[in-house]
Amino acid sequence: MADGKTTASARRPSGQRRADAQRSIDRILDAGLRLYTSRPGVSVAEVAAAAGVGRVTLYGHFPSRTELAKALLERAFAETEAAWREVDTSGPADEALERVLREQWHLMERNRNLRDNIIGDVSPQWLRARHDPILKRIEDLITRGRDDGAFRTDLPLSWLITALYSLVHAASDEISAGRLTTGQAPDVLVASLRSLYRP
Amino acid sequence: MADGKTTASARRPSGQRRADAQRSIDRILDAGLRLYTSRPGVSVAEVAAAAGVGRVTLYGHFPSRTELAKALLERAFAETEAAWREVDTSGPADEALERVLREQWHLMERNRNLRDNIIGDVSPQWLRARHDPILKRIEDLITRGRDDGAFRTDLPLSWLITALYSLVHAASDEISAGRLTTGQAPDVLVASLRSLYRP
DNA sequence: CTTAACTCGAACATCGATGTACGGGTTGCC
DNA sequence: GGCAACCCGTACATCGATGTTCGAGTTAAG
Repeated sequence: MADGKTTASARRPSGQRRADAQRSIDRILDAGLRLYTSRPGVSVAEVAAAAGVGRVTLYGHFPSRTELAKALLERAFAETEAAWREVDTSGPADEALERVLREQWHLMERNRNLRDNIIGDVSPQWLRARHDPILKRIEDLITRGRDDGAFRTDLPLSWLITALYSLVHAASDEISAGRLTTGQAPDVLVASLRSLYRP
Repeated sequence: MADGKTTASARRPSGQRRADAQRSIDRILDAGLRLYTSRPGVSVAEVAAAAGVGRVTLYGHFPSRTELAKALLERAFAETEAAWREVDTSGPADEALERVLREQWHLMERNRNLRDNIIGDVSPQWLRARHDPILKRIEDLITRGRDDGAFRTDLPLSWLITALYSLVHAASDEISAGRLTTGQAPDVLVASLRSLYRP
């Protein structure tokens, strides 16, 4: 409830978590990510089993299904934020956007699937609050490109962002369906967005 | 099981259905469409209530949740097929594609949402079998455009189709989110696809 | 008008998922 | 070595959804 930090799991008085407890948490989170990114409607029991952990143990760390989902998302968002900090967004906006796409498109793909399949397990408000800062970085980049004349201005800014996410998602699906390889995907994606964004 | 025709509902010996029964079926289908297109995870009880019909009555016509879902999809597919037959797909492929989009994009939007929210209620094989013929029409049109030089050939055909569906879906979401009006949507969509498909 | 089709609500059986409680065994940590 | 933290399986209570059954009332259609 009032943990201050992220989500759950009562620590011990020392303030530290024991090593085996941390290992369990990691395994649960890993298994949870694997399951949630592959399909919707995952049950807590399934996650526990896939993590090689008792169901009760899982509940010991994550008091409810919702808290587990939140922890999963929190971790993914942190990863994405970290990846953003490592990519060079200076220079012409179109080239910067291409760098962003190439460097972290697979990350976006994974998180997008996660986001889709986890909807309904967390409140929309919570999701929005955590997702908006990430969205904003892309928005800023595209806005800069429009001011510089690198990107078209005849379509709404919100549409350009949505189209980007939509195509990233689509590319991810195409890989799952075997109609696109991991190697082709970034090229196809970049070529498509170039055409779509050019004035 | 072996109905021969579509799904369920034992008719009377005369082979005809009574008028009030048909009315119930229609109301159930209407309510089901309304619910399923608005969100996933709809329950049979909800559909019955929204249709103003007893839950038992619903089960009398659709023996299971799956059969109801199939009937809903069947009806949507039939509508789409009918709409295809009424649009002129002759002439230059790019203009034909634009006509298709403008005339039935809202239909595609509705069916797309239905398709998304109903996944898991019918077997993937069944869905594929019914959806492929519709997909094929678009595929043929795009193929023709590529042969004529109207559409680009540097990206896989499957990707062009996926991108189209993806953007239609995205446009539908944007309307739900209030970031696009029903009036703007077709224009935005057509402009985007023109850019994306041009060689 | 008469019959068969249709509708309804209430009740029941089943199932799977969520979350909690108990009690006995391991294992990290000082 | 000893304590507390941690793990485990089992069992239990609850909840919501799915289908089915029963019996009685209503309504279309010949």
